[in-house]
Formats: sequence, structure tokens, C-alpha cells
Amino acid sequence: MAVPSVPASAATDVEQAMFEFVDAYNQAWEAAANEHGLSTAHACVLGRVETRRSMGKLAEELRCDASNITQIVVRLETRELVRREPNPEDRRSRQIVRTPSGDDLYGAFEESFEFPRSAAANLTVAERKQLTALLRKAMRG
Amino acid sequence: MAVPSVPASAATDVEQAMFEFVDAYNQAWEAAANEHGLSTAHACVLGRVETRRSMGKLAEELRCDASNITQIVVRLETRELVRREPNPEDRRSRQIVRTPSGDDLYGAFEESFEFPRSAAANLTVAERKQLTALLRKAMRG
DNA sequence: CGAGATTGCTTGATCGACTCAAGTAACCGT
DNA sequence: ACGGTTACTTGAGTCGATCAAGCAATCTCG
Repeated sequence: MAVPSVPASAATDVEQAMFEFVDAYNQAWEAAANEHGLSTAHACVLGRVETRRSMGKLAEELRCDASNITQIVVRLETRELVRREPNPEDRRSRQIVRTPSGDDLYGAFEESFEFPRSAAANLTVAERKQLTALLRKAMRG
Repeated sequence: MAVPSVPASAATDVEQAMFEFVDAYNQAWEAAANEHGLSTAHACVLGRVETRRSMGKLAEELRCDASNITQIVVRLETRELVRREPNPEDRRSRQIVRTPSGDDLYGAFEESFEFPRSAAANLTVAERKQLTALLRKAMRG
């Protein structure tokens, strides 16, 4: 599915453009993940643990239940893409880190997720600045 | 989860802004759906059938298996949000239509999905035009 | 016309993602 | 040191998604 969607009849022109952009982004993101044998959930987690993080922090950042994270991390661990290390300062907690092969895989994934890069490349320097400013302003502010 | 994500370390400024925008959009969309007791999949389908569509067309538009659509439409039908009508021109095919209460619910959902509207409202008319143009250009040409 | 392929959808099996409730171990406060 | 809280795990259950099979309607072409 992976389609935020809004029927073809989407309101104004900007709104339509926003929808199309978001949809294209989402699609490209999912496709890139799949290319590397990652589900979107796995890619999310793998992305976050570029720097060491606890399970709880991951759950919070990804806005889901801790038990969901457990499950995903376990699968990533059996694929040896991440490791769960004990936290010497709090033995309840576990620190998740990418393994070197996790780094490689995620690197390859990012590489093939060229949508944002190529979107940026379609714009001049000035336009990029403008777009950044407009997006930020649109998002409330 | 619902986080396309890219680690905090996301490349350039525009790319970061794009990510944040997409993420905010996705989140708002999902939240609006949930507010009305809709999963994202249900909201997708319900949105599409504003105008009559066959199962196959839905599957194609939403890029998923036909059996997935069957399942979702069945659930929507038991909630009386859509109806499956026979297609007199091809008795294998079924036309999906929203019921009046489906219309109401989807209307309420769209109403509460104010992200794109308010994003647009944060911009001047000229800025909206600019943003539309930039997004389209970024998306390839 | 009619047998064989194709199309449109449904069913059933299976898996992953997600949530919730319950459990366990470690920590913290008094 | 006991009670409550925190960090995570486990188990049950649901939904979303895909695949393989099946069935009926339609199409095709000899």
C-alpha cells in the first residue's frame, strides 16, 4: 500500500503537489529498503542505530511499543546487522549498535535511496535554499 | 512506526527539510485516520472509492495484491462504509462504491487531516506557487 | 460453436508489524 | 530492605501483505 493517498481530487494545487511529493518520497524509500532485503521497519531501526541507542530510546523515537522494537531488533540481530550490548551503567538496559555488516548494508541502502539527492540535484543552489525555507515555514513556522 | 526516517545525520539541509516534511505529513495523515477508527490501509481504499472502482483498479492504484484489497473491502463492507456492486458489463468484476456513511466518515477524516491545508495556509499566495513549482521540479523536471 | 487460455476476484496459509497485558530483573527512594 | 518504578521480554491476538490455488466469467480462434 504505502500510499498516504488522498483521492485524485486533492484540493488545491499546492496540496496536490505536496501529496505527490510525499508519495514519491515514501515509495522511493520503501523500494530502496526492499532492494536490500529490508522491510521499512527494519530500515527505520537500522538507520537510527548509526549511533548507539537503548531499546527504550528507539521505541520513543519511532513512536511504537517497546515490544515491537524487541522483536525487530531480535531479527536484525539474527541477521548480524546489529548487536545488543549490556549497559554497564544500568543492567536493565541494552545498547543497540550496528555491526560492521549492518553499517555496510545501511550504507548501501542509503546509496540506493537517491530520491532526496536527486530531488535536490534538480534544483539550483538558490532554489534549494528557497525550498528548505518554504518547507520549514509550511510546517508551522 | 510510520517513520520513513533517515538518521538524524541526513545529509544536506534541503534533504533534512524534505525528510522532516514527509515525516510530518505521514504522521498527520495516520493520526487523522486513527482518529476516525481507520487504519491507513482503510483510509487509502476509502479515499479511492470516492468514485466507483473495480477491485482490480484499486489493487493497481494502491500497488498491492488483489487479495489484499478483497480483505480490506470486506472489512469496510461489514462496517457499511462501502458496497460491492455487480458490474453488469462483466459479471466477474465488482464495483466498489462508498455508502453515504462512508462518505460522511471520509469527509470527517479529510476534515481532520488539516496538515496540508494548514501548511498551505502558512504561506502567502506567491509562496504557495513557488513551493508547488519547486516540488514539481524537484520530483524530476 | 466449443475447448483452452485468460481475467477478476476470493480463499486459505503464512509472515511480519503492531499493540496490549503480564512477567522478570534491576534500580531508586525512603 | 521493602515498595514502587523502569527497561526490557514474552505471549496472545489483530491487521496488512503476499503467494498459491481455485472458481467463474469472458475471450479467442480453430
